[in-house]
Amino acid sequence: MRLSRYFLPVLKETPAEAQIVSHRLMLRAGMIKQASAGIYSWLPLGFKVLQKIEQIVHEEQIRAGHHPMLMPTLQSADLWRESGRYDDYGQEMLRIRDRHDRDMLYTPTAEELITDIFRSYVSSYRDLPLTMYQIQWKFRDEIRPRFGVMRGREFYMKDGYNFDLTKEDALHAYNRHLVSYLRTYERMGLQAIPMRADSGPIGGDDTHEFLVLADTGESEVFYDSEITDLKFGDREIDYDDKGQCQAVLEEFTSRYARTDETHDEALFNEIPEERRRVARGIEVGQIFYFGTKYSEPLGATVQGPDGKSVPVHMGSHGIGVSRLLGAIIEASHDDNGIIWPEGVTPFHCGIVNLKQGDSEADAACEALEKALESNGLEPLYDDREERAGGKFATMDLIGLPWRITVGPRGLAKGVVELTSRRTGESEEMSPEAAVARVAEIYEVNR
RNA sequence: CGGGGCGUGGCGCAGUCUGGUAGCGCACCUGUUUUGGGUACAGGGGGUCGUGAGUUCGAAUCUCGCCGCCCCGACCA
Repeated sequence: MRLSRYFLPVLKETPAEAQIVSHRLMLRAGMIKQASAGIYSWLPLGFKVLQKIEQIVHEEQIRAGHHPMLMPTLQSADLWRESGRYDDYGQEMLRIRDRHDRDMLYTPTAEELITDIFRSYVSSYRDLPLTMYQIQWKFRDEIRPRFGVMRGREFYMKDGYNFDLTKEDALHAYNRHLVSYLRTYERMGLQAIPMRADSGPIGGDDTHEFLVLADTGESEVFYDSEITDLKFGDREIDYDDKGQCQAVLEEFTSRYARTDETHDEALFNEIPEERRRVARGIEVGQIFYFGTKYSEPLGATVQGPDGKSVPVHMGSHGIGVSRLLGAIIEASHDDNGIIWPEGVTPFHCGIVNLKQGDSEADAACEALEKALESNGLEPLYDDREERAGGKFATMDLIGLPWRITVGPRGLAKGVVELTSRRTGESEEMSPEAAVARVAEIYEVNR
């Protein structure tokens, strides 16, 4: 992509309304524009990252055996009356009336609708287990939206729902989600720690939240420092194997890690003092097992092997896709701007032409652009009539992890410069070597 | 919803107290210059000062209403 043809409205100054670093950087990097309180337009750069994150979530859900689908954002109030949540949910639910005076709502979550789909078509235990999910816009009419996309009213969320015959099967689904979430966050370059949490309006007995440690997090968290040493890594796992999933759950939840809602001071104090940590965290996902809370009132039953009808055991599972952009930036930035992890970067590599209009520099940049593209990579070539300083500042701000700098001085020696955004380290090498190196970096991260 | 604050070219702000017909920096356009970490100079375009009413010879400025936005708190992926 040529920057001169792209739409990248970067700002030198920070808009006054932005308080936290991720919000400031998203506005300055031209990723989002506020439309109204807690509601944002996603400009091309922001949308690109949103899609990258969405893609990783899809891949990991499908890997775990879950089926993607899509449900509407506007729903009839009827189902919600049936479950009892039309009254319970309160002011946070945006209620709308259509032209026929029917009560509608903008979905804050979709347990009712998915359960209705299930009960319409599934009547035998032979169709279980079943897990379906969607990535769809949600709306929760927060009293006070803030922090940009971290606490918007409209937000993009992956929500998944499992249906199982027994509690044991449903807990396996719970564990499977935990494993898939660990993989998902790690692919985005994040460490998200599962913590025992409170179930809130979704209800249920078992629930874990996934938290990314960050000073600007909204939750206070308490944990045993040993937990941050755990990595899921690239281990192979059979998602149908109950034992394997259970073992991962135990590994990642055996140490103390709780949010303030469920914090237990006495238990916490049993950890050796030097390992006790009190910090803040950003919630980027949550998994629930809630049994028959929705299947009973909504009549989602199957016939078991014995011919008797029983309500199915369910759970629901969410990942805050739009919030993740904020969380990643909070966890990965410096004074000059964003530092994207390779897994979610909007462009794989920046190309900075230090002397636009110089025929050799222009030609070298264009050749680099083509070579990177033919390796399946997306470069962003800054071909604007800008000074070098301005181009560097823009690249640093938007956070591409790798940058190739091309100028007449280097070209005279047959080299360009490859720079890591994260470390700032530069290395001179031939253009061909730079392309090969970048291709290799992304091959490993694929 | 309780408490606090703000609304003036695209962005950041001054001007409001003490009423006199709108200004600065950045960005943008033109030209010259410059070019390895936000170049310098010259010229230029762009604002019914959130909105409605009132006071006044005269309102960005004073009064009242409304709308929007932000911050702290309770609530939340």
